[in-house]
Amino acid sequence: MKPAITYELLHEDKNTGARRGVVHTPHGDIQTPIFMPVGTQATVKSITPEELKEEIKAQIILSNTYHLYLRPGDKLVKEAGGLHKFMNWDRPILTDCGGFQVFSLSDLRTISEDGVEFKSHLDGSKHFFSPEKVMEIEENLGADIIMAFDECCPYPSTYEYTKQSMERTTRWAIRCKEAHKNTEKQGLFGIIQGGFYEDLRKQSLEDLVKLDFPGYAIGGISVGEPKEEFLKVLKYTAPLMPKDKPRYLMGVGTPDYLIESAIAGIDMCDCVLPTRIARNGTAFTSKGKVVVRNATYERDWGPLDDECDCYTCKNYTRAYIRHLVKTNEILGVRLLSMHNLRFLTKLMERVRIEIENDNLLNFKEEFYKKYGYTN
RNA sequence: GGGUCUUUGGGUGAGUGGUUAAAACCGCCAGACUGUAAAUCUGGUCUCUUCGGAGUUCCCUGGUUCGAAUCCAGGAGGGCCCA
Repeated sequence: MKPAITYELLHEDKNTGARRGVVHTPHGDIQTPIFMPVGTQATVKSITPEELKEEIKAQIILSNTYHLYLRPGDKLVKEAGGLHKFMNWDRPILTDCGGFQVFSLSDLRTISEDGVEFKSHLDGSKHFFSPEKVMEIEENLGADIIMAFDECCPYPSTYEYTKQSMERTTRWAIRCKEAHKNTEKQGLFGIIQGGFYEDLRKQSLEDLVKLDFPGYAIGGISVGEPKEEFLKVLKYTAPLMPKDKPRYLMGVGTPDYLIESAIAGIDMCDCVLPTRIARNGTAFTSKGKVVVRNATYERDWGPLDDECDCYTCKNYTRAYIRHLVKTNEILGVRLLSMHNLRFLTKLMERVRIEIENDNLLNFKEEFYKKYGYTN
């Protein structure tokens, strides 16, 4: 029986750990390294699936177990024919497991060996997520790639806490694997934890690799740590991940983090940042972040980014977008979201080419210089 | 012409003798945002400042008081009623 998710390595960059590959899924292939837009509530906020495909050129998107379980309910999504049909997206989908909500809703939950009790952020009602429950929900949602239930530790956390949390996450991963039945249509990824401790990361990775998941993720970074800390964990963890499986770094990120991740040998990243900062009036550009809401762009008749090929940059000025943002018009949100998403998918298209040409390191230098990153 | 009510910072609008440079909201100016409790959140928004403070404010003028945006008198603008 063919597994739902397989990885094909096409080329390795000669100067870095970067890999150019393809992830095969039941809803088609994704070219890696890739940036995956986040659509928490079965929608990438303000963007239609058609725009995601045609303008943004997204190959896969994320959605979220916790949020869809609460609303509209995973059973309803199943009744609709699954997430793909429900939201009219026929390309691959990855569902996150709710482990990030264990982190971000920390005031509203309690963790035990068996699972996590949440008080809904919507109405205060109590809900219990066990690894088995999460698998049931994710099977009902029907994404191509589903994530094992984990705990994402805050930064900083003590060694002791991180260790026992990581070990519990591994035990939960075992239970997820046992509970996951729909292995022909869904690939279950294990999530490496261990915080900012090298030996814990290694331990987590080793234990999960023994379980032979079709893919592995690094979780628990990009949680507010300084960049050096992020890079350290990335650099000692990613190279140890299996070469024949997709490697997913959760919650990243900014353009520099995406490039660093690719260099470290990561295949997949996701982040809410492009759509969130769009809603807050900011654009990624090849010359750095532009807070287009600011007064200095009041009479800026140029595009957000003169090197960008997106719908927004082809048609609208900074001055107009600033006006839309200032007047709280929804088109402003949409135009900025389209641009930011396209900026990152295009960045990764370029990263793929540079890997093929063994030139990623030079590209990074060039990109950093123009963007204004110091490192 | 008479009576009556009213006038606060860019706007709306609290405040009726003393921690009031003056609530709140809006606007404006910035900052943050990384597996989305986020079209959100935080800070600033009279003037000057060596960031410790200093100075000048609540339509205008004069007064009462130790002390006034707050009380009194007159004036100016606005609303309503009567002629």
